[in-house]
Amino acid sequence: MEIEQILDQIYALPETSKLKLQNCVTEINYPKGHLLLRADKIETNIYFIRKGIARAYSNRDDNEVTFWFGKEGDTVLSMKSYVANQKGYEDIELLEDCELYELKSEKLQKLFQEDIHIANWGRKFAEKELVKTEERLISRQFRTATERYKELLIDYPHLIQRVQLGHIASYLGISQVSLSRIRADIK
Amino acid sequence: MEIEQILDQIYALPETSKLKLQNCVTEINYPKGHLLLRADKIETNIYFIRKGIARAYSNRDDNEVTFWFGKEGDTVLSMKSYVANQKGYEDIELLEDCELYELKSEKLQKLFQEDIHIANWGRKFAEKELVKTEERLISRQFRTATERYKELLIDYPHLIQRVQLGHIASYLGISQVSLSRIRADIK
DNA sequence: TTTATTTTTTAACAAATGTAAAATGCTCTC
DNA sequence: GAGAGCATTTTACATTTGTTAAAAAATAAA
Repeated sequence: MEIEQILDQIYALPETSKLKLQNCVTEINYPKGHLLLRADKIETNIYFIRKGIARAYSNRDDNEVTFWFGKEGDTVLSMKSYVANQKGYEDIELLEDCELYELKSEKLQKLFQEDIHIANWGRKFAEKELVKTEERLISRQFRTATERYKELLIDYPHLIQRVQLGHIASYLGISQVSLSRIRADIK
Repeated sequence: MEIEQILDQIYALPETSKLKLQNCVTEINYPKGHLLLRADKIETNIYFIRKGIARAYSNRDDNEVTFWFGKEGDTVLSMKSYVANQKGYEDIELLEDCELYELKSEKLQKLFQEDIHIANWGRKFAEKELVKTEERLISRQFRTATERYKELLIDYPHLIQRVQLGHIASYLGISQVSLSRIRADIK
């Protein structure tokens, strides 16, 4: 997906504003395994995945807990860094070679003060992230691990082949043995 | 807390913008038990709790699951309604007599188009809700029910006396019997 | 205060989940 | 294609959690 379309989908902008916003974006590629965002740094930029998949994880008593997967079209950011200029929770690792758009926050913040359309774009951006994050919370609160595993299979059909089951198990909040049992049951 | 302070804390506004925004707000009181937001309706307004406590819950196979508590100073809204004009997940019930500020979304949306400062206020509002929602997700993903119960005791010290333990158990994602065991262990 | 009603805790058992270790399957290299 | 190195599944067992029902405690009503 092209950057213009991604930005437009968040909030339609008049031509001049659109150009100003696109000026904050650069294309960038990284190889599989690259750490795009690091939990120990303040990461204020926003990325959009043009191609590839990624995961966010956090270290909890010497083992990793995965709590997000991202695929083509998804947004990558450290919310706490972007919003509050503080360290976030996540390391974000690319699970395969990725093509990304990088939106520089510094430039963006300036535009928020200058251009009402871009300010509203930023508002809509945050609002849409808010709804997505709520959906993640609802999924965690209301659905069983089995339901969430099936959900994952549907939403990310290619993920299973590329991600270790240990990561998926931690995402679901269960042990890898339990996930194996779920997989055996589903068949 | 006064409304001026609540609004200012989200994002500082110049005087004229502040007055315009305050014009969208009215004070309103409701008794204990009142349903402030309903899951079967589109609820676009935003409320701020001036005094009292509330909870959000959803009906899941004929029993209620609580997934949010709100206290003095907290924001009440249906994210999906406010952002996407769709029905949300939650019924929101007042757990005691409440004094609220009601921010009318219809008026607010107009101001977003007219006043860049208010557009940025709306951006910051969504961003702060985003960080709060992420924090709820992180808490659910990383912490045990026991840890989250202790967290709740600290963050909402008066809640326990006013909320049935069944609601708290569903909030923690465990049965009421398990919560009783946790409470017995902690002593 | 006594009674009735609701809420919380406890008990007993069944079911689900975790842990550790062994077995199986898969991939890659030589 | 044999073997090394991982990833995944399976097994066996211990622990935790849920369910149901009953007892105890707390709250409200008479």
